[in-house]
Amino acid sequence: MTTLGYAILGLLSREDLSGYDLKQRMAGRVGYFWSARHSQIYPELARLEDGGYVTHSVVEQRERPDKKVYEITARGLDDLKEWVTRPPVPRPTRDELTLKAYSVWLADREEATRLFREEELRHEEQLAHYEGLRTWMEGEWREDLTSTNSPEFASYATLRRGISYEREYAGWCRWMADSIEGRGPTRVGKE
Amino acid sequence: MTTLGYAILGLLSREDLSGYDLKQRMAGRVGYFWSARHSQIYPELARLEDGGYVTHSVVEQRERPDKKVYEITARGLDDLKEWVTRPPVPRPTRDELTLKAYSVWLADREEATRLFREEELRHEEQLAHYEGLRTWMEGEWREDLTSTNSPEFASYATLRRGISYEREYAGWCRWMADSIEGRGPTRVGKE
DNA sequence: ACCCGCATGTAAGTCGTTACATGATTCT
DNA sequence: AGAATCATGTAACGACTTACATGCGGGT
Repeated sequence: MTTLGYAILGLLSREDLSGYDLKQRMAGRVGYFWSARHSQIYPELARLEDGGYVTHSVVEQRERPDKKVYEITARGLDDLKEWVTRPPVPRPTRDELTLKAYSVWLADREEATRLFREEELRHEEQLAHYEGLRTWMEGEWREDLTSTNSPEFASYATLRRGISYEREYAGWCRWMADSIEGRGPTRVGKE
Repeated sequence: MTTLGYAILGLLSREDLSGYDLKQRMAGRVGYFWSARHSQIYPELARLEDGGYVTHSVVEQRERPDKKVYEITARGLDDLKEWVTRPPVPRPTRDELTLKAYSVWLADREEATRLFREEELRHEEQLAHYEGLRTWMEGEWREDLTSTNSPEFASYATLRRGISYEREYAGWCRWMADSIEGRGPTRVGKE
């Protein structure tokens, strides 16, 4: 079973979905740190059905094309549960911007500053978006977030990761831009 | 030109290296956020030479097999410089552990706690290793780190990214483990 | 008439991993 | 004699991206 397979099962464990629905949820990286195109999703759904992890039923719609709605099976759910707590094999982190930083000593000062300022902005925007979601969740789901065995908690947990990831990234970009610009890094909090 | 090509050029811009040397430097993720196996490096070197970005000379060694030592060309250096400040196309972040968090509501409490504790430890160990390097660099390279156009600064910059990345990741894992365990997250600093 | 959203697929190509393959020299 | 390090490659496979392909219905 591939990681994509588990990503799909993770979504289907919450609600029944069509391939198209899955595509929508995996387009943005909101909610979970994985993504896939429809060209990868459809064949994977076929494989999951082959293995008995999901089943589908055709739903006829008026004024819309028919769709195949997938449902997770008991076997799929068992496999998913087992996978959740299995330690992931550590995979090498690849980050092109950090790789660029490794050769930044060759670059033009101004152009390099611009690059890291732009990236800082990108991550701060993403952060602001996530913070908005967080506020909403903490208000709307106050009850659900008290128990860690609710899907709401799990969604909140991945969002927390998104927030700390973006904050960290934006902070590093700011430090880079400040350093290259020559102002000396602006200190915000400790490190 | 692939990102791996630029990773190789980035190393060759600092010193002449053989394919084997490159393999060593790209094995661990220390110093830069990219990695590759030798099976990918050798063909890439051939392509780079084909494109005129590098040249090689055979160095005969006593008591060791001969080796091909690669050198970056003027053209290779120009291309590398241009690439450094070109904004990277944003690629989707894939993180299996965060994906697991999305389905953690299905998991056994104890097993899930153990998973995130273990991962917290992994990242804290990596962090400690990086912090050691940082102390060494700040002592040894005090002079060089004042100018951002030194390779030492660039190495230091990627190390800073490594440090903040690992700290962020470890912190999130701790929050996860604490939350699932039921103690309620331990507050360390703000956030 | 044309584009957009819904809906589902296949094909070709790239990037990366694992495995296969060889050969020299040094250390135990 | 066998394992470990140095040194360089190729082959097979899997994951992911981009492009190709089709068709309905609704809005402009």
